Amino acid sequence: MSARNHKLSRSFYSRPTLAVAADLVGKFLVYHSPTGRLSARIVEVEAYIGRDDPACHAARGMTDRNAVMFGLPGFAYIYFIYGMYHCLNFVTEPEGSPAAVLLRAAEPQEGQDIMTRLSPGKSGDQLLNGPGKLCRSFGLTRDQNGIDLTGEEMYLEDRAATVRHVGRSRRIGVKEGADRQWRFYDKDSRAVSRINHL
DNA sequence: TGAATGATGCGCT
DNA sequence: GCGCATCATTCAT
Repeated sequence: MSARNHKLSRSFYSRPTLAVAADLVGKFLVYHSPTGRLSARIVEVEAYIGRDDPACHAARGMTDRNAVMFGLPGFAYIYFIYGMYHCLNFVTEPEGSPAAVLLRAAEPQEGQDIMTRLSPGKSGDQLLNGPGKLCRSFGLTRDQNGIDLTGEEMYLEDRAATVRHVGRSRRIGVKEGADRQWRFYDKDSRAVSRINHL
């Protein structure tokens, strides 16, 4: 592994969730899917932090669904929502401290042909500009829930790509806890899910 | 350009 | 039953 292509370690995810979320903008997601290697540059994320965050799935205790969030950091938490979509999260903070960062949007890099096959009619910046679309274009379902992000199947990379301006706003689609400015995004990317969101 | 809405299934009260 | 960390489509402004 070169210094310029560095896989993020468990210690990266083990930190406070807001720090992890801010640092994730500009990092690269790599997934060795059954049909080929996919990668994308992260441009939008949201933090969901523990029992005191009413919008966090862990707010009302551990269940079968959210158990991964209560475990070690650096694992993928994937859930099913609205009867037809999935959302991908990265578990943060030490074991027993349930928190995660939701991956909301990214810019396609490798494997765009595969992504288009999974999301017919979409291409370029339209493939990954939303949490549901991102999982669809990557072929991610609950079958991939609990993947260790320090392994080989799926991981994040720091490729030393620069992000000029990281914007911050309220989270999208949440009712309770909407006042918290826990969404981070690349102001210069055209792949963010919403451009003007307070 | 933004608001409203239907699709669709699962987890929780 | 109800609500949901969504999306595409439709309709209004």
